[in-house]
Amino acid sequence: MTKENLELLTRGTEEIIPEESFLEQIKSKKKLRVKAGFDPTSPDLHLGHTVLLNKMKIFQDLGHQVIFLIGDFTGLVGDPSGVNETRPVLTEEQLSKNAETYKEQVFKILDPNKTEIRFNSEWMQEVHPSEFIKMLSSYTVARMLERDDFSKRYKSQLPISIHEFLYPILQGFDSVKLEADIELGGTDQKFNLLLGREVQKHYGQKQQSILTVPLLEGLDGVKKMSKSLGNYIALEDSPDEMFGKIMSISDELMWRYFSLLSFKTSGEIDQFKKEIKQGSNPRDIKFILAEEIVDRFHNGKGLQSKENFVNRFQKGNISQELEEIIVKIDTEDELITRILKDSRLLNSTSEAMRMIKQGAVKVNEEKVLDDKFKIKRGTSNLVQVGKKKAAKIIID
RNA sequence: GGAGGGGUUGGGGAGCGGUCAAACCCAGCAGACUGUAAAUCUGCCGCCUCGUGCUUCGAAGGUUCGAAUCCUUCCCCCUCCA
Repeated sequence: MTKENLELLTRGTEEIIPEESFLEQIKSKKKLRVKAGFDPTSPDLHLGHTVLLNKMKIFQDLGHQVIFLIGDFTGLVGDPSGVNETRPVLTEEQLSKNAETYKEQVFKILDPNKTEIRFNSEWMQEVHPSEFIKMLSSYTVARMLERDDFSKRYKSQLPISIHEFLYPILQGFDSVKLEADIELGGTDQKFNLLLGREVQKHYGQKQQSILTVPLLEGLDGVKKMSKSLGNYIALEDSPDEMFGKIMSISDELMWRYFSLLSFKTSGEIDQFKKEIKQGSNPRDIKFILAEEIVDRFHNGKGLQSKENFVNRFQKGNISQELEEIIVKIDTEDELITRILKDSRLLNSTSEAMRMIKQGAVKVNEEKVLDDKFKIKRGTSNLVQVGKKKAAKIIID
């Protein structure tokens, strides 16, 4: 283990507990079992997840065994971390579908041949009730209530379901079954990860070290990136969409993204900061970030997306590579309001009416102000709504 | 088991027989401005065949010329006491 490699592993981490045993493990040159769990509650992975995935990748590249654990069983329980209310329980059907989607996406980062993918239903389904009781006896109610989320809810007399107490213990049991040496997770997982150590101890197993990574803030720059808050950039987002979303973050947040998502060295990042101080436009620095990230998830499409972005927003032009939407009509021509709805550019005719009233709709570069405006069948039209939505609509 | 409180348009939260498609805040969207954004200002923010149109206020019935508002039953949630 070289010094550089150790730096690679620890860079950008929030906490390593306990540090000594982690260092020992790394020095032992043993192939470590590195676990990270994912709740298949939302089907899309987003950039927030990649902070952790990147870290997993580093372990993987250094020859350790990375285990991508899909918590399909614990998903039925619902992680209470960071929420102030009981989470809705998902159906098994939803869970398995989400799990599949997850699988496809993680290999954008991890090496499929070197990754062990596991589902915790594999062993959880089989647990005998007596075994289950033994598992639960590894921790106490009092200690469970020490946990921030719970104690807050308890004090303010909000409900805590019994099953929520189970979640961290079950997660710990996963570590037992997988014989994890190290578990990775976001800072919000700290309690759960630590509890894993207790459960392992209870089972007479060597305790895992834990390593937490910071949570990435979402587009708003305040709350953590999450699907349910809608402030996320999904790995499945189209290149242009991804580029646009990154460009929409505040200048402040850009630095956070640089440090957590970019592979630029800290020296390079400092250089960027210097350039801005000397008068460079922050926007141009943000281009670099956006381009790098789009490149990573969409094989080299970064530059193209940048050009589209510049064309669209700076020059007011629309890129040539527009989505083509075919709208079928029965008559010789059709109302623009109906076309906007049928093309799914907008959700309803009412919304279309509003947009027209507000002067947001353009057809072939011409602003449309008449809601009775019609488009002829057999034509291909550039239709724009606001600055962000545009498509080539073919009327057939 | 007992006593009370409550379910309103994406979220929060008013309304408590007509003036309610429903105050207000947040989020969102559009326009202006700009360095993409943010901030700010303006407007929008259920649906449609855009009209003194249609469907909404947990669900189903009922009272009434008229109900989110009153009554009945049901479903769900919360608090306190046990």
